[in-house]
Amino acid sequence: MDRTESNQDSRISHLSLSARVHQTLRAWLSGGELEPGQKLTGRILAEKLGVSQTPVREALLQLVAEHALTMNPNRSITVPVLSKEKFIELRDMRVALEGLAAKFAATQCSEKDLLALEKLHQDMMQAKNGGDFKNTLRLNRLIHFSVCEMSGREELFAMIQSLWARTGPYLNFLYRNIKTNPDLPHPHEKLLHALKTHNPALAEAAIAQDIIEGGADILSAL
Amino acid sequence: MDRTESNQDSRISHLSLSARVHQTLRAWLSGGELEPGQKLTGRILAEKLGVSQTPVREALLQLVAEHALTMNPNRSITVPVLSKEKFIELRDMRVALEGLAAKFAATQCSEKDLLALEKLHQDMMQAKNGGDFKNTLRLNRLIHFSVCEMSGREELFAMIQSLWARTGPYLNFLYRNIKTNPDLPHPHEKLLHALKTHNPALAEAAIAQDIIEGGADILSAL
DNA sequence: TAGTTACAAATGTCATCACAAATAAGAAGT
DNA sequence: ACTTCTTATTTGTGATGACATTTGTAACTA
Repeated sequence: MDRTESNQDSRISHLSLSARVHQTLRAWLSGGELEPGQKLTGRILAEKLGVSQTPVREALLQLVAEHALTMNPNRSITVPVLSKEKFIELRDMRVALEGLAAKFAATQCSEKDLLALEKLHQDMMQAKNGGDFKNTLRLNRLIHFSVCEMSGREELFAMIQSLWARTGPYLNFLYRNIKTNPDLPHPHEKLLHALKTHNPALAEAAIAQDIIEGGADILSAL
Repeated sequence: MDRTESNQDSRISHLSLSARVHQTLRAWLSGGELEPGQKLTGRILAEKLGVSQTPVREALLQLVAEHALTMNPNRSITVPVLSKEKFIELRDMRVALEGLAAKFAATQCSEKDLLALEKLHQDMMQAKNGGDFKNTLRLNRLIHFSVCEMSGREELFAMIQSLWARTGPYLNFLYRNIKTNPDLPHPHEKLLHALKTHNPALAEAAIAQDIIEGGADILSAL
């Protein structure tokens, strides 16, 4: 992937190499493809991605700046190992910020938004009942991100995405037990109802409940 | 500042060069020493700081990742120019997160914390009445950061600091009019009272009021 | 004069290399 | 077998240089 050969690629995605590496690593984190504690070395990553060390190192340092990766005193870079307390911190920040996003979304979401959201939720429940864990998580993330997008607040959305990248590595702790209470209504349904009726306070509460309940399983695994 | 000569420095501050550059730029931003829209070029900064382009570029990209700097489509890096809407977004995020911090601070602050905080507030009021704008802002920031520290939540604190770095460049818009209503009690006093009585909800409300009122002047200047 | 082209300077991007620190591996001694 | 010292390998750090893109400027045409 040297300069002259990558012209076609850089025309398609006009991002710099470091930006693309950053984006790739961020996706790996959010999707739970990296384990907590895993070490990331520049040379190995560079070889794996087919680029030189410079853009890789730049991307790693950017993720360290976002607290999505940790720089150890040894200067080695690893996926953060969250203590129970740290996880609660991130969870509470998500409650505060996604709650804020939900409030705004409730006041200004369109009918089309709501239909798409309902579809996502149905797909998620189907994946969940079918035991498709990976897709359940993917759709759940899509739902949350959709609500944030509906808020129309770009900076808020970006910060929430950053928080997801930081908790992503802990999604793997949920692989075994997809705890589901078919009797109780899913918090998403309460959220959908709140959005439909344009009730900000209720939307905020529903998101909070969803985040707290969803994180309970991970929390008990820590 | 080449490698062999910088050994003494690197022993004193054992941070890497890119980390030190990052830290320097961040301080410039929080302190309002950089103007919105100002362009930051790698070579010039490198020369000014006496390092090569590599650590400077790394630091710049880190700040871009934190949204403390903006990368334009031209690939040039500038201090963000906040629209009214963006500023409101940041303000609301501060309300949500600092409110969260204040809630925790209220439940677990010590007597010593409160005394130190009261001293800071008195110093700030003195600086404010004396027209010492720079110190007023500095002390105000110290007060807010102290409350965050009292919450004991490191990740939350870090994220709030990041938000301050992003609104820092707009503090200069306040240079002229230090609006002060000596009749009404300062929101800080309401905050202090809430902390003393360990009232989380009141502390959250007081912080919210302080942030909203403090940002009103900047907002009207946009 | 206004607009356009051509050239020159500046700037971003990234690969490479040299150096230093840290880690791992192996040998020698107890 | 365990420790300790030495050596080798790995890995982070940052300076340099080559190339591409952008920006600024001057010359030229309409």
